[in-house]
Parts: sequence; C-alpha cells; structure tokens
Amino acid sequence: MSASSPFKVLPADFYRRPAPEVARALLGRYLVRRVEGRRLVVRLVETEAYLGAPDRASHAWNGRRTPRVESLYLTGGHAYVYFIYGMHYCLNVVTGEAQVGSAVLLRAGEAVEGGGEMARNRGLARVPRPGDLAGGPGKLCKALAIDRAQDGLSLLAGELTLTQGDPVAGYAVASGPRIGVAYAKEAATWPLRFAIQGHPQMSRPKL
DNA sequence: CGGAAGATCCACT
DNA sequence: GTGGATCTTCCGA
Repeated sequence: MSASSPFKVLPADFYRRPAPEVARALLGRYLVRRVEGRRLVVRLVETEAYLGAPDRASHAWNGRRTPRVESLYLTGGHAYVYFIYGMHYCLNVVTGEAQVGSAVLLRAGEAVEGGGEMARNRGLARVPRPGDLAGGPGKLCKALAIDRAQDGLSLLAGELTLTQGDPVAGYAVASGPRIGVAYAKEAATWPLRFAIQGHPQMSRPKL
C-alpha cells in the first residue's frame, strides 16, 4: 500500500500514455462508483489494451467512426461504455490524446467496498466471494450499475473515478492474448491482456 | 434493407 | 464443454 490515500483520484496525465502502459498501470487501482451518495469500489485485477486504428480488434479500427464509438475519440481519462451481445455492457478507459481511439477494457475486479449492493445489482441471492462480483467485463458493469448513461463521462471527478488503490509492481503482472478477438487476424495474438499474476479471479483462461 | 456477428454470461449436459 | 439468450450496429447488395 502506498503512503497517500488509496482513494486519491488519478490525474489526467495518468491516461495520456499508450494504452498498453495504462492497462498495466491500472492493475491494483480502485474503480470508484458513486451512486446516490453511496460508494461502490472494486480493485482492478484484469485489463485489456485496444490500440485504435491499427488494431483490428478495436472499435476504432481503421479510423472507424460512428455515433456509438464517439466517446472513444475523447481525450484520455474519459469513459467509453458499449452494449454487446444484446445484454451486456463493457466499460473502457480512454487513453492517449483526443482523436486517437485507444482505450483499456476493464475486464475484472474484486470487491473492496459495497459488496452487498453489488450482489443486489447482479441479482444474486447471496453475497459471493469478493472476486465473484465483478469477475468479467459484463459482470463488472452490472455490479457497479454502469450502462450507456455513463458513456463519455470524465473519470477525473464525479460518479465514476479511478483512484490510486493498491498498485502492483511490474513483476507481478502477467500478459497474454486478448479474449474473444479471434476474428481480428494479426491483432488476435498481440499480448495486450494484463492481469495480476496468479490472481484467482481472472475472467476465464489463465495467463 | 436484410443478414450476420459480436471486447459475454449462465444453465445445462 | 456447448449452446442459447437478446439486440444493436455495421456492411454489403
């Protein structure tokens, strides 16, 4: 744990770096969701970087620009939330400069605060282990009550922020190919998935 | 304008 | 391990 408060909000500069760097740096950080004065917190354990135009798996591949992905082109430090498979939302953190379209998908976290409310948001009858509340991109959004209403929000203050948390050292980070992007040709094998090494709550295949 | 597929999750075998 | 749910978005015709 670091010297200052684990809930100190990460500054804009944190996001103005290449997506893979931010993806690594986000591990161990706290994602803080405020809803009606209450605070829900998860510690991030798994992320994926998406590079933008050169990355076939990215929603910004080849400069693709549609109303849905508009917030992906904001400057680093904003949220990009999209709806997928007819029933799930996924939360991304935009990285780099505006108009680039690079981002980090938040794939999994473990509950730090507000587990009871997260379980209710998930529709679970009981409160499971902390890692089972947000162990997947869709679950993470559902647990934290995130949907398209949060698309485009600044992460520097307000209902959705990222804070210092409990960052891990570089040696503790594992990387590998991203999940669910087999269609993306050459980009499918790029090692842009990052997780806290050996963490029990990675979403699916182990790294 | 229609068809196809998707950065997922869960129940069931 | 496999398949179904469910619907928005995109691309080709």
